[in-house]
Amino acid sequence: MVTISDIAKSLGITPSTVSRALSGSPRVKESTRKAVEKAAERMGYERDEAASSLRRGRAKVVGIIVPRINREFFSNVIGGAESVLDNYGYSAIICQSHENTSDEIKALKTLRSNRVAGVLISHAIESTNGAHILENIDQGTILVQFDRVFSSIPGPKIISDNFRGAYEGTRHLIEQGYKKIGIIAGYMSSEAYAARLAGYKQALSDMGMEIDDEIIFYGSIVQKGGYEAGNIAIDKGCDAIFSTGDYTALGALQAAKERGLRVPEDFGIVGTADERFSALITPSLSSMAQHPYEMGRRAAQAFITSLKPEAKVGEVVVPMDLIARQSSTRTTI
Amino acid sequence: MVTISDIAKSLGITPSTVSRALSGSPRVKESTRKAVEKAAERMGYERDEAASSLRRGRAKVVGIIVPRINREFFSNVIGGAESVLDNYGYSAIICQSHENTSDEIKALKTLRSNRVAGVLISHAIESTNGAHILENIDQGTILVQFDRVFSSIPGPKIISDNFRGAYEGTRHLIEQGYKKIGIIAGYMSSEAYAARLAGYKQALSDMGMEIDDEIIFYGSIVQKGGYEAGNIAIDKGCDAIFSTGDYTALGALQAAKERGLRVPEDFGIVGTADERFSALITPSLSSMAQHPYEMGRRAAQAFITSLKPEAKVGEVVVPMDLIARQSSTRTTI
DNA sequence: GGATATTGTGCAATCGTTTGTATTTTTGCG
DNA sequence: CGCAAAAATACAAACGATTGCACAATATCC
Repeated sequence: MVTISDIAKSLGITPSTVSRALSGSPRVKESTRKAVEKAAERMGYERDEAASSLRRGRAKVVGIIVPRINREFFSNVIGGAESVLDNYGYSAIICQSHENTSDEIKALKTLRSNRVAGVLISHAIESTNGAHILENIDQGTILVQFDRVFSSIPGPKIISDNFRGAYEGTRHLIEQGYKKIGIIAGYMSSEAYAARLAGYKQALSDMGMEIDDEIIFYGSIVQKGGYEAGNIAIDKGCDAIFSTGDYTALGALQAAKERGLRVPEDFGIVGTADERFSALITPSLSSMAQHPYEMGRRAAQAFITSLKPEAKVGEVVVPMDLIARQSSTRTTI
Repeated sequence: MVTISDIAKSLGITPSTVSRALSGSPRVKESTRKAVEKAAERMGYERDEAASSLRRGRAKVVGIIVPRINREFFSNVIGGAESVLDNYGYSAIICQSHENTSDEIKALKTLRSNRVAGVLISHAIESTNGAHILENIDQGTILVQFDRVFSSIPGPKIISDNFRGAYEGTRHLIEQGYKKIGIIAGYMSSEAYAARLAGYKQALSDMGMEIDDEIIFYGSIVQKGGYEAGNIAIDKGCDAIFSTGDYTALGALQAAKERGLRVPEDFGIVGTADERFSALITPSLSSMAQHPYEMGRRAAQAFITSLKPEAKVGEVVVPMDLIARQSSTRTTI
């Protein structure tokens, strides 16, 4: 492995100058910088990140903590984040919380041990507040929250426009003529889900419709939960459902089909997140698209920006767009 | 940040003993080890990975290079690998090649710069041989290949039983009574795809059917390519297609539907990889399931095993299972 | 032209952990 | 009890890059 000392020797200068030249310090002459760069190139020099991290106290690495990596949404966020981090010479260590707080803490400890410069996190659904986050991250580390955030934790937050998204999705159902619209709402400990429920309610009341607590389904955010909620919704006389997730929407769709309801004629469905399968199933599922790749880019960008102590990023809101497909589009009515 | 020196001081011993105690060296007395562990716990010690990496010349990190992280298959491999690495105190740095060689090289350089202990890689489709891999990885780094491997590169390889899988998938179609079965074969520069084509051919010839080069479709492994291949296959009189990927199978399904063919009655389809959407679309898509999570676990396990210089892992073959769904199941014939 | 800025380099310490070798302590045994 | 062997610990030198401070070289000004 070639080191800066090797380069220094070959040029008859000292390691300090080489280091400064390579890191673009204004304290070296243009000509020496060129010479150093050429020598580094020629000799195949690659910075030893471990040594660099040790000396600087920070690694050129950011940790990304997500509930699960194999979720379309999160893997795209990661992809987006990496595309930005790459340009700035940062690597990413990916950690999964598997939706539970203890794994989240474990991940934070690993990252702290690695002296990461920043952490991008979307909270585990089990975490109801951010206390454990603040305890397990040290002062200098930049914390960026995305998607599932706690407003009690300061710092940049990249979120979807959950309120607006749910509002639009619900309004769309109303405009399609559905009369009794339930919602699969998720967990209220999550601000994202709470905002969606609020948007749903606002849409109903703006359009002069009644809000009925009986057809608000809290809890499970997986397909099975959606299936159960869908069945109850149908029992209660709903003719449509807005769901805060596509898996739950899929469950509701399954319930509707089993009960012999035609979708969208008899029963309308709009989900959230625009999972890959949503466009592919029959009937295709309408969904409020988030923009995970873009959110990842924004999160990484927020980290980069925050590296300068003066510049502070606040909340970045990424829009949600209605992708109207078959499950909610009554062509003739 | 508390260091081993702090612990040493508080116990009236030296850092070297603390280091050895914490790393489980047999050279420290049981009682001191206990004392050190307790002090470390009490003082909230966490090893500085950067310092450790620098001194040892190796980081407790493995790099995972995949074409794309947002592919169901790869994100599950990563999940599996992490589940194992975690138990051994290793972290993972994830890199994407975006299917091209230059990004693959870039990733290798980043990883080398980070002195990773190992690299788990599934090659970019653009890479037709492993020369650039060997050039950009240093001697001591353990290289484990999975899924898309080059047999020219020595070391552990975790692969699906591609030959057998394609063989079974094809045989299934034959047994369902399809008479002219095409194949969407992918790129022959990939050994995985080549093996699948071979399995397909073997199945045909074992079952006394003719192999027709006209209905072997090379190239594109995305939906559009499948769509085009599907159309040509139909033109050529095929009544079924075996596809080496689910996205291409989806394209073929789309083509069949557009041409007014009923699936599976008039046209049978079996894909490969069992993507999430495959079970959800209509008709549901039969597919040769790989076991990505398991492959990830095996790859990580191979790395761990290879840490001991004596133990060498060779080739690990993970079976592929036929998931027969609607697209290939003629209930009445 | 000489004193003072300005710019470019060198010196040397440091980050925290690991590990080969030296030294001390303990143990076992005649 | 004394001595050798074994066990436990201490010492000190790395690993490679960074950076505050000192110093040298050059430019600038009156």
